[in-house]
Formats: sequence, structure tokens, C-alpha cells
Amino acid sequence: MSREKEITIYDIARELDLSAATVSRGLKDHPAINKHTKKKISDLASKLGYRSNNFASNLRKQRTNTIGVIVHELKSQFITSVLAGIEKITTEANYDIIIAHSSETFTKEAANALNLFHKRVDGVIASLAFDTENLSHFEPFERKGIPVIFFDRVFEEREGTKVVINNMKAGYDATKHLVDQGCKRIAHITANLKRNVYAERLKGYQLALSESGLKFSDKLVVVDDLSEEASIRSAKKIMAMKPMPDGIFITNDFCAAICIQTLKEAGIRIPEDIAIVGFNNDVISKIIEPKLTTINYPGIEIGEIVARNLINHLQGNSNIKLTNTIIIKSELIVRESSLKKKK
Amino acid sequence: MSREKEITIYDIARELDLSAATVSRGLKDHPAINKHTKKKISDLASKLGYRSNNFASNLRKQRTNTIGVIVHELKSQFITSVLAGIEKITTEANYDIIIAHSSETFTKEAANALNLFHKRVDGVIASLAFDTENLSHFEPFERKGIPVIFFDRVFEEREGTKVVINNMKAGYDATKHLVDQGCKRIAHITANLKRNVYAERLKGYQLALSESGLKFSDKLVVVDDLSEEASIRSAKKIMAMKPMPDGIFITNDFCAAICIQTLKEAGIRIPEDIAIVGFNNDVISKIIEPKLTTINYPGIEIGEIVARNLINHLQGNSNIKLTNTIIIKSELIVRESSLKKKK
DNA sequence: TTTGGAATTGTAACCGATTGCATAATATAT
DNA sequence: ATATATTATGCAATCGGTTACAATTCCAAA
Repeated sequence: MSREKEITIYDIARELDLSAATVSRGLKDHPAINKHTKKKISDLASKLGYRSNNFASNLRKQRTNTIGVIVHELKSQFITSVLAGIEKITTEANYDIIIAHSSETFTKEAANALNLFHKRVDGVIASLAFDTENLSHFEPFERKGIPVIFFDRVFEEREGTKVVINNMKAGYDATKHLVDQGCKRIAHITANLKRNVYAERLKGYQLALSESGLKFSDKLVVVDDLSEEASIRSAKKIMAMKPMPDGIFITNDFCAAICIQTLKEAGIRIPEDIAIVGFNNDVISKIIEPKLTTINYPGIEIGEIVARNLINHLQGNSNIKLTNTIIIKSELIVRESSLKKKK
Repeated sequence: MSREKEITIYDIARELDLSAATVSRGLKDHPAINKHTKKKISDLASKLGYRSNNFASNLRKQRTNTIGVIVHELKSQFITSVLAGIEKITTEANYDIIIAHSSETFTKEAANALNLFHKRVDGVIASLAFDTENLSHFEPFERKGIPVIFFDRVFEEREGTKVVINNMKAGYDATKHLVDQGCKRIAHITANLKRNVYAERLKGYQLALSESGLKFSDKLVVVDDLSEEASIRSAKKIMAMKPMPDGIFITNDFCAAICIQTLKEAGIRIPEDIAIVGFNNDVISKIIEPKLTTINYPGIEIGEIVARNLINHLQGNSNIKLTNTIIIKSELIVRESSLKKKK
């Protein structure tokens, strides 16, 4: 309980018979300060255990060097990869990040946005929740000129910078691959179609079907959330279909893994009876048996690109307002879960 | 670029012909302020889009209402569960958290600690990196009377509050279970033995062996990190042992999953040839085939307990210094990967 | 009408770093 | 020796909210 007194630049100034201004500049390596003086200042600072007071500094400078990150979920390998990418870039540039997650609900997302707004972050990076239907909770940022970049879950039609993959193409590739493997009746397990990523993947799925002369049917599309329970439900729905599909494009690897498990427990063979393609290239896709064919969604790169763009904008090296959409490459990774035709 | 002017309590005060002090108190729901006045203040505040300036407030109050969290890795289901638990409690208590991860290196851990120190967090929650051998980087907190609580990876012998499970007992239970299944030659795959968790689990393993009349041998203990590559290496080492073990206690589920996969690819049957027990009860343990017997390590509860203790201390409701170690219950979950004797 | 006390509101000094604008000190050129 | 740069430092206001203490208002009891 006997706390040390907090050292300020005034303490250092007094002891060295300098002004606080000089100490402040000295600590910041300001060019106007004599090298010798600087040395004395920083020596004494570390001797006394000085630590700069960010609050005073931020208050005066009116910026925080902090970026807010809003994600829909933490328990996702994709998201933690993105965060790792963001963190790498931001720490290099000496920015801090505040991570907030919405647990896939709009209400929490809005609360998080408000919180970050009150924290006065210099910029925001966000991926939307399942049920977010408008961006009104980001308006305060807009009004103050605080940049917001979206990734993954975005509103494609809206103004603003976004970093995404071509989800339609990815959906197309996944489905086309199943067609190429000889599947004639391809189901699709996905999530809330209000979210661009799922809507776009569905479009790609439809396109691949129609291009291949297979007809699309609502009945083959299963929409649920992507939890463990939902995945089991979805797998059961697939099994209940008559006739049963011979291929499934599932919009998430974890969900695909649970489905595979559920189907196998029911005696269905993967890929012989049903071929499966997942999405994300999570670690799990290499552990499930058979190994999962999937779409590689490069989280780290996305995180790095998002963060780099935001920071360049904040530092005035570029203007985000001029960039609308950045599209990252994604590609199909073929593994055993979809290989009906052995090579 | 046309930023709105920032509203302050002075703007509100001027417009209502009050003093800034009254506005400040009004916004804080201070009992001395007239109800009617409060209403006027908060109405105008929201009309003008006022947001309180935390920096000014923190600067004056000399506290931040922020807790720093240092973890060794984000890509771990256990850690994200702990974070979820921490977040639940801290948000309820109106504290913010800053999450920093060390990627298992001491250097980054020390840098993170310093950073949090400069951020003036009110308290710290930490789990140590693989190679951390002393706690000198936490001394600045101690000198300032800032509480630090450790969980999972701790120094057991040292003073200070820690929240852990009984790793020795868990190691004992895991190993004893293998013995009970008839294993006679039980290997152990683990990580850096400088870390308490691994050292304790090893002790439990040794105890179970000696109690059962099996002799312990260095040769049966494989130490590596817990990455995918390391896990494959470890599995290969197991296969190279002559004679091959008939049971393995692996200190991490992800590692166990990779090992199972590697062993199976080499034609080894689990559990018939080798029975396996993992650790953590990650999602992966239910997806790998065969499903993994493991030790349940309840992340959310740990996070909640750690956070609750810290906050109680910060709010003066209890004194952390009086508590040394809190032990959380953990238990064996039996699944197929270890069942040599079908019941 | 006076008065003690409760209920409200105000005054002003903080908290600590930053920075535009002097000023002082030193070096260089004429 | 004097004028002109150049270099180094100081002054003082500023950022916006908080809070100890003082001041005022209001009301009921005497």
C-alpha cells in the first residue's frame, strides 16, 4: 500500500534546473534540444522511474494513438488470425488496439461502437454481427471524421472502405469443384443470408449450379447459425432430405467438421456418399477425417492490409475515402473430403 | 474532414447558465444536484452529442478503470475462454481491458508488461510465457502497489495471488486412468518443464506410475513446444521407441489431435495399440477420431474468478495480498481414445 | 421576523504534457 | 567589433473534468 510517488516532467525539470518544456522535448527527442541535455534528461528519467502520462498527453494532443477493433466473435481461428495481423502492423506503427467483440449480436455491437467512440479511438476496424442491418451506430464516427474500415462482414453496396475476398467466386469455386467431382445434387449449409458473405457465397453456389445445368432449389439450402448444435441440426436436415444430396458446400469449417462427424455416425461415407467442401481453412480442416476440402481465407494478410490502410490514412500518407473495396485472393484447397474421383 | 466541434462541459454550462462543476456533477448523478437541473443537463448533453473526455477525467482522478491482461497466446481455445470470462466480469464492473499476448516469448512478455505499466492500468492479469524465468518485469507494478494476479502459468513457489488447477492431481488422474486401462508402458508428451503446469503434470505422471509399480524413465518423456510441427515430431519419436508405448499422456489437446493423426497414418490403432489422454477439453477433442479422453480445464470459470478477485481488491472489498492460491476444480473426461477395456 | 440547517450551486486549484512564440546563448560572417 | 544566423531553452496558455471548500438560496421552526 505504500505507493511510490509518481514522477512527472516537473520533477525532472526541477532536479536538472530546466523547464518542463525542455524535459518534454528532450524525452521526445526533439531536434532543438542539445544532445548532452537530452542525455541528462533521459538518464534521470530512467533513474527516477519516470513514466509518461498518456492521459495528459492525449488530452493536450487530442489524439489517442489507439485503434478500436470490433469483431463478431473471438472463438474463431479466422478472427484470431486477423487480429494477429492487425496487431503486428499496429504495434510496429506504435498504435494500441482495443478489441471488442459483439458475440454476433447487433445490440452488443452498437454498445461496443459507442464505447470505442467515447474512448476516442483514432480509427476503427470492424466486422459485422449476424443480424446487423444498418450502420447507424457508426455514424458518430463519420460525423467526427474518424475513419472506419470494414472487413469480412461488410455492406458491399455501401460507401466506405472494405477489405474482403470475392465470396461469390469462392462459392462458385467450391460448388464447381463438387460438380466436377460428379455431384448431381448439391446442398448448401450456410448462415444468416442478410450478411454479405453468406449471400454472396450463395450466389456463387447458384451460378455454378446453373452453369452446370443443375437446377437450384430452396430445399437444398439450410440456414442456421454456425454453433455446434446448429451444425448437428443441419446435418440431420441433410439426412432427412429425399433423395439425400451427394455433395454439400458448407460455409464454415467448424460447422463442416461437426457435420462430417454427425453424418459418419449415421453411417454415411464421406466423400463416397456425400462429398463436402468447407470454408476458411481452419486448423480443424486438417484434423477432421477425412481431411476437409476448403477455401483458404487468409486471416493474417487481411488483418495486415486493413491495419496498414487505416494507419496510412491516419498518418496522412493516403486517403481512405478514395479507396472503396480491396479484394484479397482466396483459393480452393482440395483435400479428401470431396474427392469422389481418385486421381 | 469537416469535423464537428467537440462538446465539453463548459459548452453545456454556458448554454444553461451554470458552472462547469454543476454540469460535471449533474452528469455523474451526484446527489447534491437538483433533479430538475440534472434533467436539463443530460438532455442538453445528448442533444449536443456530448461525450465525456476520459483523458481529462483519468488525469484528474489518477485512475484508469482499465485492467491489463497478458496471455501467452491467443490461438488457444482455453485462453479465449478465459478472456471471455474476464470480459464478462470486467464489463459488468465497468472496467476496460487491454489484451496483450506474448507469443510465448519472454521478451515480448516483458515489453507488454512495460507497455501496460505506461498505460497505467489499475491491475494486471497474466499467464506466463514458455521461457519466462523470473518476474522482474512485474516489479514496477509491485512498487506502485498495482495488483497483479496470475493464472494457469504461474510461479507456484512465489508470493502473490494465483488461480490454478491442481496440475499434479490432473497429471496423476490422466496417467492413473491409462494404468487402469491396462497400459504398462506409458509415455508423456509435454512442453518446457520450467513452466509449472508442465512440471506439475509430470510429477503427477511419475506418482501414478510409481504407485502402480511401473517404473519411470526419461526416455518415455518427450519435451517440445506444442506447435503442429512439434506434435508431428513428438509422434514420430513415440513410434521410434522400442518397444513402442501402449499409452500416452499428452499435455495438450491440439498436440494430442495431431499425434493421433500422425499415429493413425502410420497404421497404429488408437486406443487398441496406444491409448491416449489429452489435456484441456478443447472443441477439437470431440472432433478428432477417436474422440479424445482429456482433462477438463474450465477456462470461463477461471477467467471469471481471476477478474472478480482483482476487481474486489481494486474496489477495496477484499485484499488480494491475503489470498495466495485459488485452486479450481478440474476433472478427467473419458472418451474413446483411451478405452482399451470396452465396458 | 429571525435563524439554523439542509439543499444547491459556484470558485478555483488541480492533474501532467504539449507547443507557439519569445528570449537567450552561441557561432559565423562581414 | 558588429551584425546575422543558428542553436537551445523558457514562458505560459491549453486540453476538459474533478473536487475541496465556500457561497448562496430556500424553508421551516421559533
